[in-house]
Amino acid sequence: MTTSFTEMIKAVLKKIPRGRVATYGQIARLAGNPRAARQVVRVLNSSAEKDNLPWFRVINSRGGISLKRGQGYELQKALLENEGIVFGIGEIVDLKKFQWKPRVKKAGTRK
DNA sequence: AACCTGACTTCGG
DNA sequence: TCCGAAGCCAGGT
Repeated sequence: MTTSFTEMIKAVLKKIPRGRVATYGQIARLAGNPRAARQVVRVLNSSAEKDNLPWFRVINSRGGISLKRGQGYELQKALLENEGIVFGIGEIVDLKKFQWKPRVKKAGTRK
């Protein structure tokens, strides 16, 4: 099939549930290439608006917003807080609590 | 086809 | 724990 990496990334992005966040690396991993974090950025820049992707739910590995002040930082933070995400000391999100943990489809995952 | 770029991540000091 | 350097990758020029 013609499933490009970009398509995979978009698909993953669309799955991030409201009230949760995901890291660039995590998305890349879920899309099939653990080291393609930078490609995630590319996709967001090129198709976020166009494809209604929840770009604001994507943050860096430290749990912080990568955008700069005056360049979307404020907006992203506001959107996340609006969904219940909490920013603690250092404007950092507690990934332990808010990171999206998708169910991996594999035998034994049943509960 | 080579070179550049980026909302990253990891590693070493 | 903090900071800088190096590594990485695919799409655009």
